[in-house]
Amino acid sequence: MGRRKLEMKRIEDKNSRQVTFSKRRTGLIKKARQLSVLCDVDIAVLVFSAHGKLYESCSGTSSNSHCFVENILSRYRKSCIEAGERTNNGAGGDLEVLSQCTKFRTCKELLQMVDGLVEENNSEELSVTDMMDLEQELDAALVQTRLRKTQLMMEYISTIQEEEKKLTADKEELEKQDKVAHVNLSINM
Amino acid sequence: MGRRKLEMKRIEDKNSRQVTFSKRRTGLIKKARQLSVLCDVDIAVLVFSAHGKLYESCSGTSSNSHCFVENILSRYRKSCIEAGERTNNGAGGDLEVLSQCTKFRTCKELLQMVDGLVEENNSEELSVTDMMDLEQELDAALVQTRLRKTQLMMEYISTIQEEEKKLTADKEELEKQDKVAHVNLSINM
DNA sequence: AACTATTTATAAGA
DNA sequence: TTCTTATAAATAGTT
Repeated sequence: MGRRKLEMKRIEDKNSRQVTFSKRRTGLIKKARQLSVLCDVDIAVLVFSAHGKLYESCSGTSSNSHCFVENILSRYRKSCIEAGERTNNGAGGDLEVLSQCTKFRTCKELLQMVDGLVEENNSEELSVTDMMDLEQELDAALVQTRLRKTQLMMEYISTIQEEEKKLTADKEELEKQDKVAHVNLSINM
Repeated sequence: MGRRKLEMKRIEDKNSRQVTFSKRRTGLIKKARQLSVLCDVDIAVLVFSAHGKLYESCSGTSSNSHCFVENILSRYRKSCIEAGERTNNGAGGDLEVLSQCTKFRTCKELLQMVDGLVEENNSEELSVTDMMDLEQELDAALVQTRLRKTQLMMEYISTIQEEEKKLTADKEELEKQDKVAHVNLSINM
């Protein structure tokens, strides 16, 4: 937009790219705020620059943006779980990530992991550093759990699909026999 | 925009609001995609409608949007932790949420919670439902850990602020004494 | 969904 | 970086 129509591909000139990033990022956040106010909805916009990792969030005050985004994310997860229950859609996309999932295949292993982690700190109270470590471990465990869940769902889905295939085959077989019976019947008449 | 400049407040007419939501949501996602492509950055846009909970994500293909968003969120958390380490900014906004944090004040309690949860399932393999329950529990534990971390950080910050206050008072006291010494000196001359 | 009169956003240049 | 301006996009109200 502006003086010239811009081709929709990566801007190669580093300086131009930086300027455009700054301008458009501002515009995007502004648009998000407007949509949030006008339509009374909650929005989170997360932007990660290629090199560093800046982020921008939106909707709600800037002071509690962390809490707000966490809240949004919690709702995002719930809607993902619900969507997964309603349709089999999206399960396929996780395939490549599932290949990285090799740990925590059983309940016991998961327990041992958490157990070992917490045993390292025998003190009653944990320090900030401990909490941060625990946060990361729980985050990792959560990802593993989520991936295992997806894997199990996919297994169930393929089982169901096979059952369906068999049933269809059986049904067709029965229909064929039914036709033959009809033919036989007409001949006998 | 358009025929008339729109006041930046909630659109009261339900129908107009719905139409505007649809139009502007599409526009926002489009803008996000453009920014993502032009500047080679990763973006997630999450929109929750007031009544139901729709969401829109962006950047990357729609098939693995779940994975992509999880990845974005992981990076978001890391940047939050790092930002928290660099500055004390943002800690104040979490106050109201901290008041809800009453469980898991110690390491042992957290362990007992996870322990009890996993003991309920004695089987080696967990079912999808089990995994979903576990996911929610881990999610909750993660939130608690994060809140406790924030709380600890805030305690540290207030301790530091008090120390600083004392030091400033001491410094002022010393300067006062220094002045008096100077005055005494000049009189003696 | 389409159509436009307007308002916004923004690319390039200063 | 910030401002200016010509032009491209987005969109509010209408049909």
